[in-house]
Amino acid sequence: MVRAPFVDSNGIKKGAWSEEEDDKLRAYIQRYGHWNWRLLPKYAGLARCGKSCRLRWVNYLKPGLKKGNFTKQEEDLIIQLHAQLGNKWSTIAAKLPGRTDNEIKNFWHSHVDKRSKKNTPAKNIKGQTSYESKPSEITLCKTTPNEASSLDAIKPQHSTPSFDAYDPSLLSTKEPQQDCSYLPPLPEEDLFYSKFNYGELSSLDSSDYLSALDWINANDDHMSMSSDYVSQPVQGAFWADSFSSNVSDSQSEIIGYVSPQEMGGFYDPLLMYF
DNA sequence: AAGTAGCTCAACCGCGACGCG
DNA sequence: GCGCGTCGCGGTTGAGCTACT
Repeated sequence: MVRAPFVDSNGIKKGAWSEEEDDKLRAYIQRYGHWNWRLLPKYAGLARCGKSCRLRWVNYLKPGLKKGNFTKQEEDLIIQLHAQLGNKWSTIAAKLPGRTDNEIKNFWHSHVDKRSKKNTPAKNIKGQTSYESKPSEITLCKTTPNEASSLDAIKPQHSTPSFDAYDPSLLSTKEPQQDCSYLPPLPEEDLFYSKFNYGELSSLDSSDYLSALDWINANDDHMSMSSDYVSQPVQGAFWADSFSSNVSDSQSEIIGYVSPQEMGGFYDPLLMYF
């Protein structure tokens, strides 16, 4: 149902994502965050543009996303919010935990829009009215601070660095353990990366950095989760071995791509900030 | 059974907003 | 204020699936 994969004139792969690409992107972001979408594919070993990576993460790979039909309550809420906000899909999506703007937009165009024109009951793909949960089972569009913050955990605000990938609770509710075989082991000091993305790091001074390390020391349980998550035994340098060994073939075809070997056999994105 | 029209949804594209030097 | 780079949003596309003829 998606475009067939192909490589454009710049060596950038487009079209449907493979499982391997998904794994690479998921593993990279869960470990390092999306500190820079444009550069991320290079470091993650993906022959994709940053935009494509972002879209794939936001709409498909991000933890906490719902899949499947919209409930009647969700549908009603979408209709209500659309009446208030118009085509502000991202704003509407922020009120529907686990739903993406793209999903809501598609839903609107394929279901609600047509139904409003025809004024007929909503039908799902199978031609059945979509009721998946009792009204009491779902509470949406609340605006108390606590609830807002819980929504924020799913849909980070534009102006704040994204921490969602590091939330241990989200990690703990992730889908069945994906294959992280290409994920390199974390040196102890790398645990820092798992909690603080580079957007944040860029604004840290040295005292903040030490505070961050203090935070890590004070949250050993979370860190141990990260360690469990990345359970591969130490076999070599992170950037030189694990990612590059899996992606060297595809990367070698990317124009402008600089391999870890060319960078001296080691990639440390933090070097750009410290 | 074969052909076709309609539908779905992942992915792409273009543009505006924003931040930074 | 200006230019540049990056991000996110909204509109659009198109391949695969399903229903209909």
